[in-house]
Amino acid sequence: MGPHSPVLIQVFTAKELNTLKITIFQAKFLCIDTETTGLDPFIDKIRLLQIHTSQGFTFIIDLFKFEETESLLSLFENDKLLVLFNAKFDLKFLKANGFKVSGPFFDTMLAYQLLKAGTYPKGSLQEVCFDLLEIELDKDEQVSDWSTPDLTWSKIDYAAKDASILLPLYKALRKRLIDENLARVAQLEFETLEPTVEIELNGILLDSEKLKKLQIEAENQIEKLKEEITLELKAPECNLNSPIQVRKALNSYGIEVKSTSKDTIKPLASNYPVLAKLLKYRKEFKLNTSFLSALPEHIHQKTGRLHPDLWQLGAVTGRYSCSNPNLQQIPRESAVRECFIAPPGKKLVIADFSQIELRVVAELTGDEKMVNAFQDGEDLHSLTASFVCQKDISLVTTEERTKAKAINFGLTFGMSVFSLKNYSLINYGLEMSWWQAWRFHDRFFDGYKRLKEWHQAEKEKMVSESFTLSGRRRLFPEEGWFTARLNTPVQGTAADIMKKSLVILFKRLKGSNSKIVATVHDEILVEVNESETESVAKVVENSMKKGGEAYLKSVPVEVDVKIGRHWGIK
DNA sequence: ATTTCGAGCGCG
DNA sequence: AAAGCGCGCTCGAAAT
Repeated sequence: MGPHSPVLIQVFTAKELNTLKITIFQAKFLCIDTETTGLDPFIDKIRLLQIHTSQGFTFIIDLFKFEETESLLSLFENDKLLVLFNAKFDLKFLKANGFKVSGPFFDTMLAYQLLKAGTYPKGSLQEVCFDLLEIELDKDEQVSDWSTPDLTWSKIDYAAKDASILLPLYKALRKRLIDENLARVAQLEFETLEPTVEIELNGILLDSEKLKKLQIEAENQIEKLKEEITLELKAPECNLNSPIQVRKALNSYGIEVKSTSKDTIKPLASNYPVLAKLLKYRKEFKLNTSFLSALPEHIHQKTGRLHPDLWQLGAVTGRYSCSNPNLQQIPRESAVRECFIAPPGKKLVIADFSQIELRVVAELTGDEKMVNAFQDGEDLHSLTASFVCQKDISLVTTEERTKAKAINFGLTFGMSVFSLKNYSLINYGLEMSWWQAWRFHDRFFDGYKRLKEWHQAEKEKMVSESFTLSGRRRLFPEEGWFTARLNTPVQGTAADIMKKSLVILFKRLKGSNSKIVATVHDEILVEVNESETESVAKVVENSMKKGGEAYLKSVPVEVDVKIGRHWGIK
């Protein structure tokens, strides 16, 4: 037994439960962990609930033995700080089982990821404990069978340790977050936990029949294209999904290409119909394998809905990542998005920020022209067009605006003149000389003076870190990384804004029938009772504006709101 | 036989 | 003067 040998109390009786309640009442904070029989909160069961209190007591409740679950549900219905590791996992199980858990939270995993953002791949509990406390943690029992009638002492001991280790971890992380000025962004992440958990539990409904029809259509088309292409190339055995085989076939056909990538093929497609067909084939194949036939596999057997995994700090910039399935890459073409629906009697409120990243750029750089344009409700792409075409904004044509829009983004984030030249050709068939590309580039930056200064400043920076407006930090492994340095605070601040918006919205919707069912970078989907759509739409819009205004002080925030039976609504 | 890797491509 | 950024999924090919 080490110096911290904790007092371990197994809760079996009403008397022991009472002791637990009194201890909780007197505690400053609680460290919590659960052991479950699996990973699915709708199917698997919580076996153990471990509570390590700030006084140093560890309580263990075997939920298979302790029958009066009802009396436990309000255990955390107080304002005690709850300390966890990967809180989302435990919170999903606790909420799915009726526990009232609303925080405040301190997630040691998120805290560690904030500290290490940009440097570390993941950070399991073992790694974090070793890194911060120099303690070797044994995790063998984690994947063992937690459904046996009686639990071995080894298991009990392991479970107790998992909870008690959170206490020194919390203290170490808390200090480092404060010392490294990351307490504010940590607070944001911790507040975002509950909305994130709810989104995962809510899930979203899929129209399987419609999806099936689309899938059959796609499969037919893929077959047809495959036949036509291999026939034309005189390569019946060629696997069109193999870049190597396709390249060989194209070469024998007389098209000399070094790569079969889209960027290589697209400029040649107008001369070779077979290349246009190949691009079409790839698009349909991707559509079918990645979405049409894959999505139904993720429908939950119990809820009948999709419950994608959201990772709060999945991206180094602070954005969410999403998987199983990745809702963030569902094709925009409405046919697919139309398959994401609201159940009978409900509708979807779909709200997205308008040009949020460019607004963040305006705020960060303080570029007068950009800020003024947004303040006056002017169109930024037309403004850009007016610079590069050297004409008054009122005289800019639709075509000029479209072209400006295409490159606004690229140049803002450090696209090279070389790429500008290529990009215009590939995506707009816009033949551009070196001289024209340079002139385009120069006029753009002459128009946006502070943007130019920002680029110069970032280019010269030797420091190995970058910050967003919430104080979120990304560490860079070395100097350089010019374009990443430009992008990170912008993408990251947009993520700050989204998370703040979710927190505000979640609070306002709490207790209502409306449910947040998805979020995609700058977009929020809410499932709402039909009769309440108009009022809830206002709440969503207002919450997102408030979220934006928390960080953008000189640039207005705009939100577009749509209401429909499905996600494909225009 | 099984795993890793890279190409390619969907999204914001 | 051959990198605009950030992801996850699927496939074939290479590596084990």
